[in-house]
Amino acid sequence: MGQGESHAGSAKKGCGRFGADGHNHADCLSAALERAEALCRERGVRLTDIRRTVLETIWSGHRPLGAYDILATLAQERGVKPQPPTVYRALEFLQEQGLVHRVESLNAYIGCPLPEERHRGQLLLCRACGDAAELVEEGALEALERSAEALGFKVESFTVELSGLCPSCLAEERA
Amino acid sequence: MGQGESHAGSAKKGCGRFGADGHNHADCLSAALERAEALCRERGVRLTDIRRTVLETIWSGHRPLGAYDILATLAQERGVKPQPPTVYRALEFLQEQGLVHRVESLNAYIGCPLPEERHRGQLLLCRACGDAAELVEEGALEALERSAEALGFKVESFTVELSGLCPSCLAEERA
DNA sequence: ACAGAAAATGCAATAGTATAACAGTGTCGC
DNA sequence: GCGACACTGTTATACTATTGCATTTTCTGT
Repeated sequence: MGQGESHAGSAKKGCGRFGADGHNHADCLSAALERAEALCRERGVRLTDIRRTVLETIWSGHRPLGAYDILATLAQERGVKPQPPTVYRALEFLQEQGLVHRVESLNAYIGCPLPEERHRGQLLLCRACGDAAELVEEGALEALERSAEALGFKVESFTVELSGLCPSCLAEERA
Repeated sequence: MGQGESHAGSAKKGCGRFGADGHNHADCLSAALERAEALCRERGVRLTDIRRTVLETIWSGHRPLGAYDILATLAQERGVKPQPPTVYRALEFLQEQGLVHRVESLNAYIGCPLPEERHRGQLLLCRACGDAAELVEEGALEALERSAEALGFKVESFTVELSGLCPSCLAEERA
């Protein structure tokens, strides 16, 4: 998984969104699928049936799904129940293409809102509703990288996951 | 797990160390155990036999260990083989006391070098030798937190794990 | 169109990680 | 001592992920 690619000091601030922000999710989903199609065509890799279906399942919401959740959904949609390797292989492909991220702290998978740029994603995970959003804060990553280098450590990949409350759950909690 | 506690803008730079830096690990280990004893006494919680043994096993090196690795070690040291819940319960206690961290990206556990301060640890994980060290870079965390807040997200806990090469493996790779 | 190579999928078994539920034992304050 | 509580033992099971091999599909060059 390449990481580098000229990230300058740009500190873009948000990206991705929580489910409960009132957006039209059908559009959100179809846009994600279209981008995936385009990207795969461009890269000369195959977004097969299974892979598309898995991606679609993941994008059915903004909440990370476990591999076996995906498996169960597939079992309903298609007649027969696929085996675990089927799903894991599709997930592997989707991760390689930057279309989904694995959420380490949840053993789950979520769609990436900006697969075009090879980026290093930071996730915001709501402990109440389970939704997730992606953050892009290059400045912080660079600071971490510099600190690591000061210790002689060469960073190759980042896992940054922040758990807490999303805007709507925070509002609810205060009510 | 409380997190807050006045972290001001202090950006301490290192903490914890890799195994291959030539330190005397026996001292390192016994110091960790003494600190744990002291801390538990002070807090009025019980560092029982099992808990101490698990902690000792974890501190036998600077490489994160899986729960079943710990289990296997315990099986050798004590006559009988404990069951998984025994180890998981000890790990739960040790995490609550801040004596060990769970490494999400490895499903493993590692001793915390500064359990006295309730801190938010950032881990450096060497993909070659498996060793880990802890980093403390409050500045980066604060930047992340501010970005998250700008999206209306309230951060409660951080998972920051950087994978790459530790100083000695980096040197070796270049040789 | 066809053979051969490569990629993708199907399938069975198994490895690795973690928890639930309940019974028994030890510890502490009274 | 006795009751309350924390800790540990034990069994079973849930959840997550991979290995290895057979089969099918797709692609490439001719």
